Amino acid sequence: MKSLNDIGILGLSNRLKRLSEIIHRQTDEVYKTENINFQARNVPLMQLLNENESMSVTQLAEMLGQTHPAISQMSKKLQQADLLYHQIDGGDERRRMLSITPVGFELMDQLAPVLKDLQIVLGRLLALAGGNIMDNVELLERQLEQKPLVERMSELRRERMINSVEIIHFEKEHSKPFYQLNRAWLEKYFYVEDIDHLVLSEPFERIIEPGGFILMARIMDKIVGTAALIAAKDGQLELSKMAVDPDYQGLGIGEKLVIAAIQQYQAADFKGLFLESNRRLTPAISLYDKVGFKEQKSPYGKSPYSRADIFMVFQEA
Amino acid sequence: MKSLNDIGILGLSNRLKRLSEIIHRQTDEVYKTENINFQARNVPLMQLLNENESMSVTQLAEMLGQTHPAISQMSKKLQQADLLYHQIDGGDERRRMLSITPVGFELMDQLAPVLKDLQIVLGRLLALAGGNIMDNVELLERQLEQKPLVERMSELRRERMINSVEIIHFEKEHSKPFYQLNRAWLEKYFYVEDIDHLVLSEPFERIIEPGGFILMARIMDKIVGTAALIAAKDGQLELSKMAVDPDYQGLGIGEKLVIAAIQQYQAADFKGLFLESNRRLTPAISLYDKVGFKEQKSPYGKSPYSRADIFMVFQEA
DNA sequence: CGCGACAATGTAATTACTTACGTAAATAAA
DNA sequence: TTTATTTACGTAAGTAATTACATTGTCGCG
Repeated sequence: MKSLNDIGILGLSNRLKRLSEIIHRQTDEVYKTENINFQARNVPLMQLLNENESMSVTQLAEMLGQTHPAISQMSKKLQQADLLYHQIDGGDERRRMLSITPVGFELMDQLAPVLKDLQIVLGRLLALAGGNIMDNVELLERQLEQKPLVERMSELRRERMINSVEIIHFEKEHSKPFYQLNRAWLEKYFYVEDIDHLVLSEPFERIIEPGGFILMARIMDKIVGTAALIAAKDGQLELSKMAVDPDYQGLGIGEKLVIAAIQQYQAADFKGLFLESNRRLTPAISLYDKVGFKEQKSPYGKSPYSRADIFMVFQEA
Repeated sequence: MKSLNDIGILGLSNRLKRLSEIIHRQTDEVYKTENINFQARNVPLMQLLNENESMSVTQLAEMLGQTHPAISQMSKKLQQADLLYHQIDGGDERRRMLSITPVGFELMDQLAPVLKDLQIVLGRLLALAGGNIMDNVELLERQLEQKPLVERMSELRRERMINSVEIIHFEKEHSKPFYQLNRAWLEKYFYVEDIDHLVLSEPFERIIEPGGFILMARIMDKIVGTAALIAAKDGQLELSKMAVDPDYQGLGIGEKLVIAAIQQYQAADFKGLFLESNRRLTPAISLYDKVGFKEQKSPYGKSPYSRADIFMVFQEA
């Protein structure tokens, strides 16, 4: 048989089932050689009832980690074999409280030493195997219940995307995505003003030629975000034209763009960095705050953009 | 849900199956979100065929650790879905060599990145769990295949029996088992001589009173073996009346008796220890040899027992 | 070269679960 | 108090495996 490591983790599931079946078959075999007419799969149920006197179907199902029909069917057979009986619960007439019959107790007594020995034998085997299969199985169950594979997969993708975000400088061929991303952003939150259209349609002429910068965020050849640094009066730079593709929001692309912009500002020879935004855009404002922009009264008076209602200045840490 | 450690190892099997089902269900879910119409349980088969081009049903069954009908039924469905096709093997017309169709390869290509990601996600989970579930599962499978539980159980019993063998001194109530064990032994290998009957029916008078000893092997209140030290001429002791219940042979009871007899001899004040036996009884002879008895020419001449054809003397190590 | 043992498959029946669904009791809400 | 929702359970149907058995081909041996 091929090794599990060769088949890959994906074969694990099949092999777990197989191992389960091997153990079942072999313990059944053990009971048979002891002349005990009983099946391994019923043991945990009987043990629980042996400890707890009487339990309902759903209680048992929950404790054993099986569905209630499974317990229902099992208990039906065990009742036919006269090993269990049930009574309707006085307080709740839906519940069938299952208990062990005298015959059942007799069987359990007969079984007890065998179970004890099996426990020892299997315990030794597990110790040989490193000791923690049980813990591992349990941990896996719990982890998968807590956060299913689908979710873990999308987390992996997200992580991979975040890692593959590149911040690059504007090139001629970025004109179209630059326009589209910013226009979409404006239309979503405000409306496109005349000055927007002017700047957005001629980014090179309006931003870069006057001494500014444009940064683009790229994920695998796809442009997913923009930021611009526009040269303003008095050797100041204005951070503006921040836009991220809605499909790629929540990946921290905005933050990467702002940080890259700040680095660009620091590398170049300017006296200050500011931005104008709108208080409604709380996630953006808190991002700006986080990276070092603090609110101030605008020294320029009213902004040319009617949507601007907050003025922030970058303060070196 | 109850913890596996509470349910005991016997619940392991049920829980392994459950874990297997959880993983299956969740990987199926992943494929579904990727719009891939495929079931997790078929993946290992497809992967094997992807690597190996074409394989027969039994080859696949053997490699995947499943029965051939399982593969047969699986492949039937996969052929209906146009993912596999088969050709009769040229050399052996019984064999159906299975291969992947173009449609199947397309699916595998589509699946490849998802599988890779799943591998990563599951790999992380397993690392979290301690890292060696796969090894553990494999080790358990192998161990159980090599030596099934039934066998391990009887080994445990045997071990326990060996540990519970007690060597005690003869008491009045041991007269009957002493007689029966020795008589059965004689009848099995030789025949009962007159002198045997005399000594066996009056052990106290014939062995202990003249200054000898009788040791009994007891397992949980059951007498299962005997050995006697009979005072002989010249301050010599003779080891004799060695018998072990056939139901308890192979547990090293004979060895325990001999060793206890030697210790008894050393503790008392005698000048030598010898025995007479028969060369046919090779296991006994080799045991005597092992504990320090070496063959010598008998100084007494012919033994009163007609069965005796070897004389051995104990030599201090 | 036939002939018995063995091997490669398929099919049927069985099994131990599952999901889906229905019913009745209990509980919460209006 | 009526009504809607939830809970406990059973039954039916489906599924993925298994064992048991049948069929056909291969191979070694007298």
